Amino acid sequence: MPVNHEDKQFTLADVAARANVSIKTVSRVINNEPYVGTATRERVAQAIQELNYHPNRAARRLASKRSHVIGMLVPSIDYPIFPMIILGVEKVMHAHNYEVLVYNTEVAPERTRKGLELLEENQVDGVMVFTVNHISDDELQQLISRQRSAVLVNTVLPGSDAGVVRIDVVRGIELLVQHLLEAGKRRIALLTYPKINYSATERLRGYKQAMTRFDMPIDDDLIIVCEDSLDAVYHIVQEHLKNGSQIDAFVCYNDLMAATVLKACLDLNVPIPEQVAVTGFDNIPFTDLFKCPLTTVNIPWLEVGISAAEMLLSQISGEPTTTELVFTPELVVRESTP
Amino acid sequence: MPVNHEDKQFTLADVAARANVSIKTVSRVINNEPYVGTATRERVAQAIQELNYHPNRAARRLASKRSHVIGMLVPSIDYPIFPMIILGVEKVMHAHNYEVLVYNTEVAPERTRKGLELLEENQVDGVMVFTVNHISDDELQQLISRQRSAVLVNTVLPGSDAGVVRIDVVRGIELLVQHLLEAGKRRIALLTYPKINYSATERLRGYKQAMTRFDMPIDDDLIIVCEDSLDAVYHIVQEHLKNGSQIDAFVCYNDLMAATVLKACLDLNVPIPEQVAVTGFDNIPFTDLFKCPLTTVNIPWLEVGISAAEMLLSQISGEPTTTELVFTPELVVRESTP
DNA sequence: AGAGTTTCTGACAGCGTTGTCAGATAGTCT
DNA sequence: AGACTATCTGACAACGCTGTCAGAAACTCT
Repeated sequence: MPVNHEDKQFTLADVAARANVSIKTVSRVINNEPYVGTATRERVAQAIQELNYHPNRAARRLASKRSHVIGMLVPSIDYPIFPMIILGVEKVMHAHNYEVLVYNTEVAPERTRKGLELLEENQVDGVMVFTVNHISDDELQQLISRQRSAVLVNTVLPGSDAGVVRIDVVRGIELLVQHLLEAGKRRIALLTYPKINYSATERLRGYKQAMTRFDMPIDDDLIIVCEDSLDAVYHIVQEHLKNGSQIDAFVCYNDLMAATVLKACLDLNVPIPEQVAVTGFDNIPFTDLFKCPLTTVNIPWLEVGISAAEMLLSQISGEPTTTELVFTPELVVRESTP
Repeated sequence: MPVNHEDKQFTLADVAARANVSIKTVSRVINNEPYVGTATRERVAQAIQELNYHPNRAARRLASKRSHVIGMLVPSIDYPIFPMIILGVEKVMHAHNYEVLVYNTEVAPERTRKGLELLEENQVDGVMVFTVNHISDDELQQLISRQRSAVLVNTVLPGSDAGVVRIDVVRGIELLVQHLLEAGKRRIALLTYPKINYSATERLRGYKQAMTRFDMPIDDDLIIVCEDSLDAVYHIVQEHLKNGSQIDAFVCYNDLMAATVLKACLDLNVPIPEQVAVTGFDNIPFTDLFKCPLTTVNIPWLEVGISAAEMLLSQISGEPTTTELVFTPELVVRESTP
């Protein structure tokens, strides 16, 4: 049973009638436009108060072509970095009287397409798109180009005029590999997912680059591409451990994967970090409280959200704007590495 | 710089012209209404395809008075249970062609008011409101009554016709206290926040009820109300430990607080669970991986979201509906208790 | 005082849909 | 055949706002 039936929504006309002015004058007051006498303005303001009038956004959108809404396409809201980023974005957007519509794609390409379509139908003034999977550059470009403005986070799209905010993933992985090498580890494995996106390719690139720089051979057996499920991660790690593999360090795709690797090791009583070291990526909350506190890289996610939001806002307002912003990860050493 | 300027948004009129029918017929096809000949229907469908037409939601909302959007007012998106609930809600809503607008209140009452106002301006078909702080029942009732329909989660509002989905917090705390008593703990403290809401009052009620049931005295010194900040939690716990308090168990407000308590204990080398036991509430991810895996109660958050969404949908469609749904927590014993 | 300028106000036409109603066409029954 | 009903289609008025433009009032300048 609906809650409300009683007090109808008042309209500009109602307010206008009560204040004895035209609807346009009321509209002026509401939008803080000039050219309204102070007396009139006050009379209108009071009428608005008395009726507890709220503008109808749908009508506004229809008439003005601007929605004052931006959309965010996030791959998985249940991975903690996204709530942090959302927090940053909301902070900026709400301060500028914008609303934020969040779409969760669950990393599925068809959900990405659907999400962008829905955002388009909502006439959002701009979109923020995070790491996208299994969508070609061409298609992404085409999807993006239908939007009024766009900022990509952790995705690069050559030749697009969309803004980009990204993490220097290569540098992050380098930091971790270097740290492991300095700690004496020699058989360092990269554990990653078969995703076709910036995050995955850059991790691989960072790994290879670091190994090369430090004169280590690149052994393909040490590049482990694991099905995108934590169960799979758990099993693949245990298999390697049981089969007496020589791996002495796992550089993981992210902290969530690293947590699972930790679990797999601890369940087999493999001493960490002595026999096997483990590193994560992202520095999500609680990793410091783990049974074996996780060595990882930190990224200021809140600031990432804030910057992306500001970039999007200046795109929307047509200001000239930096088109690329790069955040550099920072090594956080804890007990999962020597 | 905006991305898009090129291809304009097509309208019903464009499609109608191309298919040689009236706009109303196109509208019928789009909304799957009857009374359109199969031949016409096909011609229209093709025109829609060719133009890649997308309906304008603002116009639709304005004309139909239904937005097909629901709003969620969550207190803090960065606490992991909320992403889980959102996931459940989105799942149901997207399946029914509804969109979900999420507002983050940061537990501030003025943000709650602002959020509901914004949702109202967006003509949402319904709202889902989570634990609200420092807003009187009367005001909440008034805020809610302006919405077309509403479901409250973990908030009770006597006399309201809004639906309610809630957790049996009292039972949850009872389970924890009982478990601690059976494990031999005698000086069991309740550590809670000075919030004025369902979550806080029910925790207190559960604690008192359990203590009474098991013939334990209720010592006011054991009811510790701590300022709402993790720093404050950390310090208050360490003070108690250093001052040689007799507390041998902390029943915490939630898992996040419990994690902080664990940290405070471990940093002082207080043996857990031997000297002090710690329990949480919510069973958020990773608590099982903690240095000292957390005893807590589990609640099926995804299902909570799903149920709340279904309840809201049936309210919106005017079906008769259950007005209250209660989820019972389930004890999860780990190593932070004996 | 008259002309020009600035400030204020309102009529009215969209914006792109849906809802109402009436008209046209085809099918069925006596 | 005539009267119904069922099926299909379209004109046109909302919906509640903003944008455009024109007119009235007040102020400034010569």
